[in-house]
Amino acid sequence: MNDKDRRSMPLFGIGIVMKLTELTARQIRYYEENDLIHPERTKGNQRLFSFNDVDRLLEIKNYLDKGLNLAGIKLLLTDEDSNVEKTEEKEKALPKEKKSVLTDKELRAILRQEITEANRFGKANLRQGELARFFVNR
Amino acid sequence: MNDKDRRSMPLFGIGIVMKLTELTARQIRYYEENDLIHPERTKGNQRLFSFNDVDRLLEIKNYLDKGLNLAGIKLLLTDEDSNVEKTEEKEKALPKEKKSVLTDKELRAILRQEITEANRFGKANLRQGELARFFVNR
DNA sequence: ACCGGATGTTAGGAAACTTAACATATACCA
DNA sequence: TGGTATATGTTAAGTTTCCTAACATCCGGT
Repeated sequence: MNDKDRRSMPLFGIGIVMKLTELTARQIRYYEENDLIHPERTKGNQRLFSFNDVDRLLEIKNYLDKGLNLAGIKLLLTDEDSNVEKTEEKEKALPKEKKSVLTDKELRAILRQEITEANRFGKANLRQGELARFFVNR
Repeated sequence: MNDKDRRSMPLFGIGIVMKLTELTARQIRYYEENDLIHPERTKGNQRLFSFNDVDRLLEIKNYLDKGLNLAGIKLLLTDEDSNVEKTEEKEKALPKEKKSVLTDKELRAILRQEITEANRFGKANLRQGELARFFVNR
């Protein structure tokens, strides 16, 4: 089993994730509803989160603090560390007509720029992989 | 927060621990009943296990496979990585009259010897800190 | 002034967990 | 051989945690 597997292994119940991220259950579920995270489920349909999921939630929280909305964050969070099936869902969520002016790529670039900007003033923020850094010796 | 804290942080419900250790809930609870582990509890009294707890359970399982009984394992598992209050409980569990022939130290040495012996024939076994090695980059 | 996005709150039900009691298998010992 | 202790299984009844769905609220932008 490699590192990637370990980090995507479903381990945590929502209660623990609430404490780790300081998000409410409502928030966590809402982010899932908006395809920002995709935790596993137990046989009985209860959410089970991986390290990656928790990291991702911390990122989301971080970006929200900076004033981004979920749509922007969704674009920003690339799929490299998520389990989402590539383009399919994304196309559904953002039909062509709505984003005709900018391509995905362009928008993403702009957003990244904004965040970089914001970072200059931002408080001491959590960064990507914070949870991992929390638990993993490096 | 240091490594020790991380490893003793209560994170896992019993369901996940069952999968991670391949022990039944009954077994896990029985080991707790016998003071081999001391998981935290939620407000609502449900068990929450740390990395250390899970590691310890894997050790217990390992020793059981080698034919040791819980009393022996309890002696063997030193307190360095547990949360037990030092001598107190131990004295209660093994009153002087019962172990008059051997001191704790001697018994522990003998047991260690036995385990070392057993190891020569043992199958590929989990070792101490296995779970940590599982999740932590080293 | 309204609307949509994000979150809070509540209700009803299902899943997961709790302790306690009793059952079973196995090993050891008189 | 029967008795006893250890380790684990099984079951029951109760509690906690989580689920979805609906509706409420707050707030920033138009």
